[in-house]
Amino acid sequence: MKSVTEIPKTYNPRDVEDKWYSYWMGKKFFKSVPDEREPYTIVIPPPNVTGVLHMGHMLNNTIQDVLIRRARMLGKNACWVPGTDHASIATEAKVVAMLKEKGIKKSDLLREEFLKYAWEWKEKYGGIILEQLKKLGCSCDWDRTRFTMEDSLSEAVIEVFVDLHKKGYIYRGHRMVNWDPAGMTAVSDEEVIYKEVNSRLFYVRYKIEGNKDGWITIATTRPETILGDTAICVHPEDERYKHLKGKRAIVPMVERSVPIIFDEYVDREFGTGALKITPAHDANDYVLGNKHKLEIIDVINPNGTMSESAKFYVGEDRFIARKKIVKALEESGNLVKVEELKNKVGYSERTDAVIEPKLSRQWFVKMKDISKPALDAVVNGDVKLIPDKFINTYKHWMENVHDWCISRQLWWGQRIPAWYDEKGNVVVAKTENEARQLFKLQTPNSELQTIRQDEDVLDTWFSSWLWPISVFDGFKDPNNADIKYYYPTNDLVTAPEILFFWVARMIIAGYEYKGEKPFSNVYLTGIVRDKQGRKMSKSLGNSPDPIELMEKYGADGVRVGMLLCSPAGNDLPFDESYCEQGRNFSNKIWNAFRLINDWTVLTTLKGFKELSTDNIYTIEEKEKSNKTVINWFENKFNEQLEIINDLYAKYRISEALMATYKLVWDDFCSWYLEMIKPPHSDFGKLIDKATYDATINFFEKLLKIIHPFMPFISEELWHIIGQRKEKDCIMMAEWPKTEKYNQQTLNNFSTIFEIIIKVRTLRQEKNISPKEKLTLYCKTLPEDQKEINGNILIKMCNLDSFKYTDTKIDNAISYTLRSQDFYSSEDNTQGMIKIKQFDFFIPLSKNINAAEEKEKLTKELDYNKGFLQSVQKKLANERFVQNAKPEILEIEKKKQADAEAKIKAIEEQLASLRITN
RNA sequence: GGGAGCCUAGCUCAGUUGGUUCAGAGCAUCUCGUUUACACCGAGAGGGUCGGGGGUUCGAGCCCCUCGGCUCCCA
Repeated sequence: MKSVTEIPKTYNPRDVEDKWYSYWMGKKFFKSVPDEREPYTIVIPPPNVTGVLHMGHMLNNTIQDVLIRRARMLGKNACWVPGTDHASIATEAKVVAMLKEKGIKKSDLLREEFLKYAWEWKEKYGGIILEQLKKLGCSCDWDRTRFTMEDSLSEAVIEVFVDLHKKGYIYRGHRMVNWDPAGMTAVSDEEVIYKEVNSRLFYVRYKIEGNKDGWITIATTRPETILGDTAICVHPEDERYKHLKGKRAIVPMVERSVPIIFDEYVDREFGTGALKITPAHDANDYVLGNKHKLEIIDVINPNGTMSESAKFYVGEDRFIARKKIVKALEESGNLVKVEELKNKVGYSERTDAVIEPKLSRQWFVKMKDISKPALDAVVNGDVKLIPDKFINTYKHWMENVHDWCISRQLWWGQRIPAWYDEKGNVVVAKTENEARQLFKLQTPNSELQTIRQDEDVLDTWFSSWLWPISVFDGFKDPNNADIKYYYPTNDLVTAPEILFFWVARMIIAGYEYKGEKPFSNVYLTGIVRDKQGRKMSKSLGNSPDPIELMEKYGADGVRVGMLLCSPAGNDLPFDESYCEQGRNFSNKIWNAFRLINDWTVLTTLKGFKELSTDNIYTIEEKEKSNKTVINWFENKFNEQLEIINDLYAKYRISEALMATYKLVWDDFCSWYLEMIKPPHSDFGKLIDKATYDATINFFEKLLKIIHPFMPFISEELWHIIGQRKEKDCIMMAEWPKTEKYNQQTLNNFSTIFEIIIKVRTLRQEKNISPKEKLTLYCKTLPEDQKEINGNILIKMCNLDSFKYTDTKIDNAISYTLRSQDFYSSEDNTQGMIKIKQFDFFIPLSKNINAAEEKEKLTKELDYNKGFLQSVQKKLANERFVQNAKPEILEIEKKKQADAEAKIKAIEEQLASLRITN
């Protein structure tokens, strides 16, 4: 070991982290191959290739690494599969932007050319995030890294599409998309920017069919869509329109007869309470159209001009057509009035064109039947959601599940395996050849014709829902050793925002393709927010750079910082100060090591007293009191280990961390080390071998339970405190076993700690220097005296001596302690409860302030009297005595006896004050 | 508009089927302390009508009703 002077006073993570990460990698510690051990498996939620590490990843992956590292130490075959997904929308946007900078337009490229650029981009940037995870210490089996668009995973996607189509789960249908007429493409909801604009609300009257003077007036902001109207809708309880039941109206200009329908969807307060319905050009109208089986007339071309079906202004831009229609309506007298209106209009993020809701043909997965096992699995607890408050949300979503639109009008992704012939007939097949054969089967006599593949690609989630199976090649090779061994996986750690997009669908795929759940537990993390509660995002620029954070506080410090503020499922307002706390904890551990490291072990106990400059106690006493302390910490450790294990079992990770933190900082550093710490002497800090060995043993055990949270510092210290063999690393060490602990021992020490704290408080209150030695007298029953370890009190309270007394000590500060021991009724025949009482006296060199003391005691007396009263009242209440459980009753009786004893003691103290003054 | 959830100390959160001295933890704050492993530290202390109101009960932070505030999901 190095001497303390050679070891820096503060822990320096930078020297340590990269060293150990490459050491672990070199020794292949992260690698997992199936064997006879129990597997413990996590598949990473694949970060998207466009991403760089953000705080959400930090949180998410820290939790996964904690779980996987602990599982490894518990002797399981731990396997954490890393990888990325191809994120079709985001990546395509990135690539388009990159090309634009080079002066290349996507529309000038062939699909294959574009994809070549996209793959180049992916190869260059797609792995950044995984490299960053290594900095964080993530112990993934990197040899297993997968990518959702690599060949074998893409094959799985196509296979599943074909299979689901065969089973009748996949169909083509219509869907309202956000159409960008300038870009001539559909854009996702995320790419639509809603702006508040000044519009006009036009009131237009429609003639009631078969009624010469009957009119109904509707209000619309988009008069050009009148040409596509296929109904008028009013609220069923609207008195104004009740007489129109079963009637029809005539759409102006096109003179089309349309039904007047009744639906509660209509807002009676808006406009006239009568709504025109254009299913082809409004998402809500489309829903109503479906519900009431209305005709759909598409009056706008993809480029934003009026279509043939509009009949009027064909080929003219929709906004020009709007002006002309308004004029025509005005001239025909059908425009009743015009109002100014502020409303929100969607604009394309890319072209700033007004988004046109447009019906288009898309591919869908029928969800109702296929999702049934996935609903049941969560409801009956086969798949656990943590925290379980998400079960309700999940259930609600699954019970009202909508069909899943899986086609995307993009190039980056798996191209939909559907082929069309010249007549527009469609077949679904893995390859073009198979498609041709299918066409042949359909129409055996027809000539060989040109067929073309669907232009669209599949939703990225249609890849990632297969992730827990496909990463183990479960489609390509369903009986391979990996899938058999690792599936179903154990835990999934992800954000609640993708519970439906991803988690639910993985469960569905799991049951559909493996007949089994993909994982047993889903740990849902919170969303990392800034102090103002805003979600951290690149565009807001409110997120700290994780890499910089790790450089500042160490990966261990940041890991601890993330976990300190992250109870499951709750959002966490992140603040750097949490990382600071994590760093401070590293430093505390580091310095605990420095302390121990500086001790000199006495091989023989002989002469210990002579060598010591502190001659208060003899060698025998010192050894004896150390033994008690060692025994206490052993019990404390086992008590806390049990608690920590239990917290892990409940996935209360931040609480497990806090329990670990307090065990190390408070119990080990502040109590244990302070109690056994040897004094300075001319010959160094000398410690007996038994105490030293026990301390090293404790420290090693603590390092082990620290390791999942702080892998680097624990590994570093593991190697400094002992000579280790090449593969003897803490990350491969065994998690400490729980052993029985004695509650009595822990209680006895609680009493001792209470005494110590009382004396320290007294010094503070009375302004007595910590250096001034005091004498402490204790009045107690002789049989209880063995429970107080005088040597510990002498050391921890800085006493000149600790003495027992039979009588009160006058002119002394006094206080009373009752032991926490609780004697159950079995211990004594009458149901009486024994109170252990200790009275302490500390004579002071200066006179005590009687008045001050009296006031304090009186206050305490009043409190206790009040408390006693409330307890007595409870016990006098017959209904309480009758209804309360026996345990509760007994506790109340104990409280009563306790309070009575305390009151008596305080009264005695007050009396003695009166005598001495 | 439909659904879900939240409100406990300055901040972030625990608080198990209602019952121990139950109102807690960490951080922050305040006081004292440094030749002593660590000032990235030690010791001690203060701090809350459990969002407001009402109800059920012997007993409510916990159950019910109501009002207020916040958040998320779906439309």
